[in-house]
Amino acid sequence: MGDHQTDLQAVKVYKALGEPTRLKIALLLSKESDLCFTAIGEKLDSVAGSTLSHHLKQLTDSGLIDSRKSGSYIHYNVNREVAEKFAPYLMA
Amino acid sequence: MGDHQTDLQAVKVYKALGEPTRLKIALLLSKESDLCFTAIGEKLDSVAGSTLSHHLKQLTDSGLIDSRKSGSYIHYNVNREVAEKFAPYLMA
DNA sequence: TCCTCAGTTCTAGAACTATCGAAATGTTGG
DNA sequence: CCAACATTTCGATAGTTCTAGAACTGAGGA
Repeated sequence: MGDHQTDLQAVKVYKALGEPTRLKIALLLSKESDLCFTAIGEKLDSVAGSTLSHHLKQLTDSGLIDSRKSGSYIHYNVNREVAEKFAPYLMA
Repeated sequence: MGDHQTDLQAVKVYKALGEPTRLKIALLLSKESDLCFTAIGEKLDSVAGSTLSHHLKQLTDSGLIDSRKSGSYIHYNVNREVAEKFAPYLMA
């Protein structure tokens, strides 16, 4: 079996991707860089801000998505290294 | 965005892998072929048969794991095509 | 300072999931 | 046919997750 720590991250990444809204967010970010919170929300069908925040937290906690604060916005991006390792499907 | 049907399968596969016991089962099967129900159960730490059955169903429903009946046993294997597509990490 | 906008946290209900034990189903060997 | 074994289904329960709204924090602009 692989490294235990790595398997723990794999579970987190896969759990994050195993929900339709979050997979959609990850796919959006794989195609367009640096989207911010509001921009992501606008591309989804009616998701409350609190719900979006919750989803983005799971994605960033898993390491699959990075966030970067710039002014009063937070920009999100797929972490390519993590994506390539666990779910290159995202980058296809 | 990719094909919608494909994204639906992606969610299923990732949801299946986003649970520690099921990831472990998938990793076991990626290293040893044709394990049957009982053999898998023995390699896990105390999981009731009914629970194992439930996990295997999710893995097979996603398409990630194939099952083949032989006599009174059911043998399980990773579907390499699906694994390569969505989670090549399993085969690493 | 005050207002607005971006994003988070809290709370809570509804829906879903993991888990087990017991009962059921199906298959093989005697 | 019967006993034994492999696997599934059922029913219940504890815990988790999704979701939203309301309240909150923090930054920037007027």
